[in-house]
Amino acid sequence: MGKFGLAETHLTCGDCPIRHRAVCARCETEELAALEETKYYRDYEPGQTIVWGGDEMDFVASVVSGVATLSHTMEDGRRQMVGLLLPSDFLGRPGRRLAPYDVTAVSKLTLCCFRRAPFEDLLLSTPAINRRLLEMTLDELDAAREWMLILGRKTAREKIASLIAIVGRRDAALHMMRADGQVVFDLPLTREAMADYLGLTLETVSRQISALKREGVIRIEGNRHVTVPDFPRLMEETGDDTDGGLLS
Amino acid sequence: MGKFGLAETHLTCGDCPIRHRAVCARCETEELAALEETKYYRDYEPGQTIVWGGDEMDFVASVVSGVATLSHTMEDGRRQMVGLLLPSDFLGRPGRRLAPYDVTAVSKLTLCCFRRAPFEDLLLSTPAINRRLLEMTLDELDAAREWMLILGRKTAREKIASLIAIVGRRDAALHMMRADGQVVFDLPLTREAMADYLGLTLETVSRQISALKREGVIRIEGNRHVTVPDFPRLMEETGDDTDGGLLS
DNA sequence: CGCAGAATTGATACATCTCAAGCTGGGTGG
DNA sequence: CCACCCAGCTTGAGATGTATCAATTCTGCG
Repeated sequence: MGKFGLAETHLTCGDCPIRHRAVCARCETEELAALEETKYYRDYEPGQTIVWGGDEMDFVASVVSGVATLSHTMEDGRRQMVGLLLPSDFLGRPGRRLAPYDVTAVSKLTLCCFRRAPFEDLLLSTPAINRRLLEMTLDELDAAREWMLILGRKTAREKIASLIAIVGRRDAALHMMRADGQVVFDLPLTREAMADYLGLTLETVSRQISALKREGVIRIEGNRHVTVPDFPRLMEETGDDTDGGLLS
Repeated sequence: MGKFGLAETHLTCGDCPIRHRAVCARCETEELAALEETKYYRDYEPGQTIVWGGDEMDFVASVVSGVATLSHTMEDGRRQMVGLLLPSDFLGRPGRRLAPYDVTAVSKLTLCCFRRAPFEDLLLSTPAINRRLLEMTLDELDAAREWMLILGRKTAREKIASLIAIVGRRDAALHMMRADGQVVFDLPLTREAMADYLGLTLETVSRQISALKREGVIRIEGNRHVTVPDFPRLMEETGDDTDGGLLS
């Protein structure tokens, strides 16, 4: 794949890496064909803004690969991340033209896009898409509510532990954990982005990560590469019920 | 209506006060008839718990009247409200048996309930319900994200101002504001519930309300009855963009 | 009237923010 | 090939907003 990424290739839905988890997951072959017709790919570079809050957005999309964020910015510059979009997540809201948040690529990112109007027609005529989108939205709402607990009631240390656990758990589900029970993965976010996620300053994020490292709860190589030698130990630091464990 | 409220009466969907805004809003007469058959009413007293987080919940429901809250409780007692259910809001998630949060009535409350299984069948066979539920869930997600900004980045004073503005705006839309431009309404929550909503302690809530009162931003009679003499002034205190104003 | 829950107010402690100074690693140009 | 540079990160010291602990004082209601 060249420097322009997927936008240059023509991936068919059958070969799509997010085929079974995205908004199209429940589609039959003929429904898929209708999507196939209108879809197109777009690539973004790390740091690139996809839309500014308040701007018009003429498409909706699925994240094929990479990571994007949704964030609110107040007039005086305070920023709060309100969504983290990973592969298979859906971007945009049917029936709304104006984006309510800034959407930013935090890594190389590929979107599978649909122009708004055709997608809204499909949504009306294809219950499979409607149902899947409802399911995904309910999942997002659950995640947002979990996040609200983190923002409103957890200490800085618990916030950091929670974020690392969330990212680590997701990665463990995909890449399989190592035989010795360690969980190893890369943080997709800078310290500043983590601060925006958790409602902290980047200095506090840095201090808490250092503390967890000092106490052996995590190990870090470079700035992003994390090893969790004992996941249940990390879970204790999140303040959550300890039960669920790695695969809850 | 006697001491037992609506559960004692038999309201037909045609007369229902939330007919045009609840999950059933888009239903045609024959679809409504199917709902009518399975629905039943339940009443709760202020302070009563409807379900505990983790418990089985064998029904879903619409709020007909009154106010309920969803809240997370941590092992050590810290609590964060993650949802505020007002008339026409939907309670429960199709496809999930276990309630993820505590659901509590904060006023006299009447629910229009459906047993889980029949409702899930209806959801599959009735696109109108599916579409309406998607729309409502997307609205809730928007509200949750607004709330995340409040929790993560606003000061105690801005949090209080935001909460009063949210409640006041909703009430103004219903009961019509007074001719002189004042907005008058009752807070549906105790100081403690406001604290749980905003991620504060009840003492801080009380202090900030006192400060806004002292400075003439709001007036209060009794503990609940609020008058906002100058709504734009209140909006300034929320930290949000001032534009939207009362009817944004 | 009197009581219990709800709210206010005060004094102090502490977690996190703010401001400021250095560090580190990867990339670039001389 | 090395010196420099810069974004991202770490660490420190002090300021500050909110929590905590502890009395009172209201308010609604039986």
